[in-house]
Amino acid sequence: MSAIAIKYNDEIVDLVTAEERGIEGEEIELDNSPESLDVLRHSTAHLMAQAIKSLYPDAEFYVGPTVKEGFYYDFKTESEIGEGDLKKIEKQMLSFAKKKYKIEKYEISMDEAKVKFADDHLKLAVMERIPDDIVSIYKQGEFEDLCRGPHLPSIGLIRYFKLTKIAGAYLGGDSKNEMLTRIYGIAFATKDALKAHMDMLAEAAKRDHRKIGNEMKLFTFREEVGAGFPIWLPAGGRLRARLESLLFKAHRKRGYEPVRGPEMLRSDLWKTSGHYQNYGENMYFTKIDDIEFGVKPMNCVGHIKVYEDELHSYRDLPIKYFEYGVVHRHELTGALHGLFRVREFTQDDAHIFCTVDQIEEQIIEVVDFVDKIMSTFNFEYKMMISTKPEKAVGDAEVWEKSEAALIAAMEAHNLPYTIDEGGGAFYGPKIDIKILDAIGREWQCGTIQLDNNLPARFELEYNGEDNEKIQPVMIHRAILGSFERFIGILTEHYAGEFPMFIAPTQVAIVPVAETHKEYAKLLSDKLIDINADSEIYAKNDSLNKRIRTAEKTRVPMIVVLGDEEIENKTVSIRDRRTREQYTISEEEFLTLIQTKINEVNF
RNA sequence: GCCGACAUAGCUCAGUUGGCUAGAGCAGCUGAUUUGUAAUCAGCAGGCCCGGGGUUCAAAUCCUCGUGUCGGCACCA
Repeated sequence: MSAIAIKYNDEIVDLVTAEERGIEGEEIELDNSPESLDVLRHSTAHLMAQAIKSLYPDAEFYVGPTVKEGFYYDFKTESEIGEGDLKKIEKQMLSFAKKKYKIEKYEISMDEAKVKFADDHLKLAVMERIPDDIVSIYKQGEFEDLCRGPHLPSIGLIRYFKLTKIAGAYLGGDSKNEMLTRIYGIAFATKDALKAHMDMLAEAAKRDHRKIGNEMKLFTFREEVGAGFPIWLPAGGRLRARLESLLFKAHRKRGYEPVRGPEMLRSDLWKTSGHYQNYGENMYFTKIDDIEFGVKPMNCVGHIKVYEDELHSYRDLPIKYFEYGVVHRHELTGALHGLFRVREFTQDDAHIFCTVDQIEEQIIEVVDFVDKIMSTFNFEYKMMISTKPEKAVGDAEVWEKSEAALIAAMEAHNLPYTIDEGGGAFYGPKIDIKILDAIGREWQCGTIQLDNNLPARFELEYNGEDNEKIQPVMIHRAILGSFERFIGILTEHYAGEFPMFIAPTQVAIVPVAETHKEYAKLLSDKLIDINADSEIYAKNDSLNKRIRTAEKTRVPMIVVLGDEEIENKTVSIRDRRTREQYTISEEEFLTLIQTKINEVNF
């Protein structure tokens, strides 16, 4: 196989450019390496543009870069293009690829380029952003495009690709601008790699929590209830209750006190906190007796009111309040997505009030808490420090100090992190925890936010050693983020095959015949005594059918009870997780279930 | 919010260019059967075809305005 590009001083340079510049370097072949795929996908984007231009001659093109999941091209045409047209475009791409046009390159001045693309207002917009005087043009057959490359030597090399979705996208990523059509695609060097990718997408679709949530009857949404308001069904309710109770204990062990603030508070308080000014458009308000109330979008204000209920001494700090706080945020309709983005959700929220000196240890303690929970669910995770955003309250100095404190805590404990400039909350910088699920997707869940602003705005204080009034630091933190989102992620992570300790039902009991029902009930009661939920499948169906029905609920364990079991005081187990079948004594069985339920080390 | 697609029974889906009483499988109910590890058989019931408005002799089907869902964009305290 011959080279498609070279690597010159860490730069990927295509063959035409290398020849033009008279340089040599390590050869890059057409394979599935990241460098190679990047070139391939970029050229595939051009091939797609070529096909679109031939099918829709009025099309104007903006940019067509490669992204993590392939490539896209943004363009505009008067014709209506829908999902059904993707096949047509693919076909056209293949027919161009068969012609094996060489991809040629030449350079012209910016002024010449502006004349050349004078009738394409999108290309002109692209050129506005390029500072250079000379630009390069890539040409394949009749099609020419302004581009910096690198590209394949020929479009004949493009064989294994697929157009995946069509969508709208704002010009330049700015919602003030016009909207263009965007088509996404993916390309690989080999057929197998393309197939593996498509299989992976199918696997992700199978794990979709909305699909599994419906199948397992965990939760639902209803049009008449309103968009973004989840309804928890019994199975989901049981799962959630288990998670809540495990987490409750974990908080108590770490010295958190359960508290609870009201669902709505007077608007004046949201003005003090700054939420009214910064996020008012996303809050729900109501007016009663001429007093305006805002439904809480966060729990901090309630916890501040708890703090204010008594005077505090430096000896009391840190003070940690936690609450499974229900919050409402009016998300834009287009942002709603299953349990991942909803308008009402419950945060595992806590606020730590501490002294400046305690910041580091408190942050480390929370990070450790996060680690315990994430490892229990077999999640790997990354941490990211987010700094001051555009919309922010408080002065620059406070911000700098807070950001420095977060970085210092991470550095002091050699914890790896990255920085997200401008990603902080409006009242303080934060550490975000991003978890990686079973199929390698990233999710943002927990967050640790350092806040000097709300304590100042609410004039919080404690008495210091010399009886002076000192302002405490407030740390906002959530580990799961919200129960909704986290359960959605868990569902996809486990593909609905939840571990025993959070599964909606621990055991399905299938009595062989009518006469065994009584024993099944006795066993079910014993399971309740060890905090395990079970369900008896005693309907008038065949044994096979009932086992099938039980399997379809994804219950971790099925036990079959018949004459043999009753006689020997045993249970016949069908373990869905290990796919094994075996018989053990009833006593051993109960111990086994108990062990599996306690397999948690929060 | 923006671009595009979609909405038929509890669930998953059929339903031709507008034209008979809107169909199927699963789930549900009633019987028969009493089962040893992934679907026993038969019968019954189940629908304001998302909601308003309109076009038409005639609308699940066409138009329009909502609502909701999906794919992205933008947003995410």
